[in-house]
Amino acid sequence: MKKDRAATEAKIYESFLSLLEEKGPQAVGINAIAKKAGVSKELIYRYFGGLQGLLLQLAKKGDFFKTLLTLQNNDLETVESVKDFAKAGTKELRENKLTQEILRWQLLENNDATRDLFKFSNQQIDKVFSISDKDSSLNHALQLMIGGYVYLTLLSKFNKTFITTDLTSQDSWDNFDKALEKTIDLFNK
Amino acid sequence: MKKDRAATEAKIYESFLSLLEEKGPQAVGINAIAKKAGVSKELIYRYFGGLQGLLLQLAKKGDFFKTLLTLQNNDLETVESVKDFAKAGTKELRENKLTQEILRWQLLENNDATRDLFKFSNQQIDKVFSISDKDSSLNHALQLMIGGYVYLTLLSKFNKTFITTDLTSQDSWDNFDKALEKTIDLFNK
DNA sequence: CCAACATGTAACCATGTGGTCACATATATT
DNA sequence: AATATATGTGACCACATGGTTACATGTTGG
Repeated sequence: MKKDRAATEAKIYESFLSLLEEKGPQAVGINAIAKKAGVSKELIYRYFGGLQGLLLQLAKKGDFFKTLLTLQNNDLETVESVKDFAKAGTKELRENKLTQEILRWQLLENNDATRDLFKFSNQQIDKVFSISDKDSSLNHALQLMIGGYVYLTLLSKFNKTFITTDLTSQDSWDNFDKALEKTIDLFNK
Repeated sequence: MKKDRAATEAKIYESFLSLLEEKGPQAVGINAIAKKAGVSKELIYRYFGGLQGLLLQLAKKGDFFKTLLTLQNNDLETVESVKDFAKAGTKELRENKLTQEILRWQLLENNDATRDLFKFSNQQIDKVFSISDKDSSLNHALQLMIGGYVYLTLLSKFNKTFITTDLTSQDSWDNFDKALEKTIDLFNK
């Protein structure tokens, strides 16, 4: 039998990630991870310090909004740049399943095991989305709409519709993007 | 020992509700309900048909947005009535813990047991929120903001802040209400 | 009154969970 | 080569889960 710690650590971590991405926070457990990795669960405790350590690893390695951090350097002073930023944000959110599941997780619990992960991912979010302090009402409107985007994205995993809107259609998401743009425009007039 | 089926059924149902309200969907299980009701779990199967039956009961009895259904009869043609409606909606959502936990539940799973409950509660939501088809972009903007309100309400159970906003402060929620109102105004100009 | 039935309980089952253990085997050090 | 250490495994533990069973006891109708 071959022995390669680095390889098994990678197997464990990858299994953990894919389990979280595919089946969500509820499915993430020591037994499930070990089984998926094809490895004894004892190793998860030894190499990572249990689930808590695995979450900490994710917090450190996690690239939750990396595509946005590149845009972050832009001015965000002009209306157009804010709109571009919003569009990039919704795109990133819709495509990054890992981020989605972490956001879902935050709606379920907040304990010792998850605290570090949430703290870190929230720092990322804060860094990215702390914008336009001038107009407070636009700020709150944008936060509501960002939150709405998160909500609808998470909801779309299990629901085909929200009120009258078909969540499976790309058109719907384009319309949400347009509504977001239009709101930004209206607040800047 | 006294025997009173109606009373024990009530005990079971009430325990189920309070468990859901206080600890959320994850905590709702046959064992926990029976323990809280101080009753043998066999009776839950006999009288309700298990957890599934309990959820069905909730779907039938549930008053998810009853305070809004009274407003529903209003015109919703004037800008002011839409704003009143929105304000009543956010208030209802923030106060009704049961509704909150059902909405949270919809972000976690959708199976045979929950299907009926979700179907019914969504019908309620649709009935209440299917408004203003004329302006599609306002419609989508409102849906985003409603979704955002739901998201932030659910999040506030475990998180004290969202980006720069303090979710424990009444002021913040007032500001969200104002942002919502202002958005409605701007779209109607 | 006593038989039939409704109501209620506790034990039990298989399964799954997180967590620990003693042990085996491969790799590295002396 | 012999020994020490790193890596890996499977059994085991206590506990919790949903679900079923056999049985006991209260209530009711003939």
